[in-house]
Amino acid sequence: MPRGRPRKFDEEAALKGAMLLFWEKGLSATSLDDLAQAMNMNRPSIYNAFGNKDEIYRKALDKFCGQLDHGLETALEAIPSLHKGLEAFFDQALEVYCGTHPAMGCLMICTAPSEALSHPEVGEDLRGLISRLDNAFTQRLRRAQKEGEISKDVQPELTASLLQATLQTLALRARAGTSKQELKKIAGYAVKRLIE
Amino acid sequence: MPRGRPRKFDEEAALKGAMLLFWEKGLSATSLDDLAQAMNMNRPSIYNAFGNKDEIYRKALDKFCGQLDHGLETALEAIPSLHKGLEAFFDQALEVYCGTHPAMGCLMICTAPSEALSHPEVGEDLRGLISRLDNAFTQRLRRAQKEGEISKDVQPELTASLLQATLQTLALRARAGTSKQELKKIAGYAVKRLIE
DNA sequence: TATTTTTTGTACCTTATCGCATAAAATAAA
DNA sequence: TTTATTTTATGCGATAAGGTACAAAAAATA
Repeated sequence: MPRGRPRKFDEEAALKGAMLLFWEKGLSATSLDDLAQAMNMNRPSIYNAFGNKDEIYRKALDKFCGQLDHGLETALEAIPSLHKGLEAFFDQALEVYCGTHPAMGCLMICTAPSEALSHPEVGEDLRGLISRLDNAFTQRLRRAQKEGEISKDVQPELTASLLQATLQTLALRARAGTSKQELKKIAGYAVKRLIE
Repeated sequence: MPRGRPRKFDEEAALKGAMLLFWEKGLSATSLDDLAQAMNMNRPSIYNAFGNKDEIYRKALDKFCGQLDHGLETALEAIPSLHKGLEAFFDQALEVYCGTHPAMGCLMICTAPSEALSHPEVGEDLRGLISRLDNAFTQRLRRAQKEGEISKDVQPELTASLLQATLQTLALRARAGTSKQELKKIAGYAVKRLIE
């Protein structure tokens, strides 16, 4: 147990509040005052606990991506059938993308690209997520091929790219207001056509 | 010829400068001072000629989308073969997405989503582009089906969504630094797999 | 109880930002 | 030449932003 004055805030909850705000408004449009309110902290405490605005944003990105990574583990890896695994993964993603009112899509895909050029570290974060997803899809496709679930004609790397393209369009369209049912149809058709 | 003092700036060039700056930094991270420099105008003249920052941004979006619409006409509609037409369309898009250093992807897809919730008109612009592309792809696929170029098993609306997903991933990945050759492979594979 | 350690919260500083008021400048028409 | 019209360009003013100094507060330890 630490020595000094106890913290008034819950670090996890504060970061979640920051994440929600960045998710809605992006990095540049969010002020520290907004953040202070959303995190239930005052600015100096924020700075002391989490660093400056960019650092908080990147921590929020990290927290958000944890959800996606969790989906990769529990759905894509753990489910024996590739087909079912992909559908479960997209379902999980849609729960997140369409889980707020209004729907906000993906924090990374919908807010990081506009900052990626001005903030190289954010660009790195974006690249990191993209390549992790590409790799996860590719590995899973290779396994399915080895197990004979899908044709040898499927090219794992390129198919992985298109599966990620599907995930990205779900994220973007969710934020643009497309309904979850509509998006589910797109995801289902993608799985059907790309996995054959 | 108008009565008063002649304009110092070229309206078309000024808007192009604004577009480039918004393309790099997004709406919120761009200041009017940055814009004034990029447009070679002073702030009051900007305000007088183009309105406030949001309005300039939307005019830039509009100008940018004109390029995409042009690609739809010249490549997708004008080329007899759907397969070749799609490849030409994606090629044209990649020239734009990868045409700067560093590559900046698509102004709409990479910068509008983060503003879409705070600026409803921007959300409308985003929805507008998405549905125009969906419609254009769908119509073209229907025609190809009628002409017997592609199978009746292809579902035009859903395939259109996935073609647009491909375009979106090209935009996002270009901005994240993926090379044009790499992206060309993805586009080619998408056409091959989705059109069959 | 006294000391040490950590967080809090007020207040502040510097800089940036948006939008506009205003006068000078430059041209066409009267 | 005079008047009307339009743009330019300086610069104002109010506000918002990011970041930090500093003293008070709250707890553990000696």
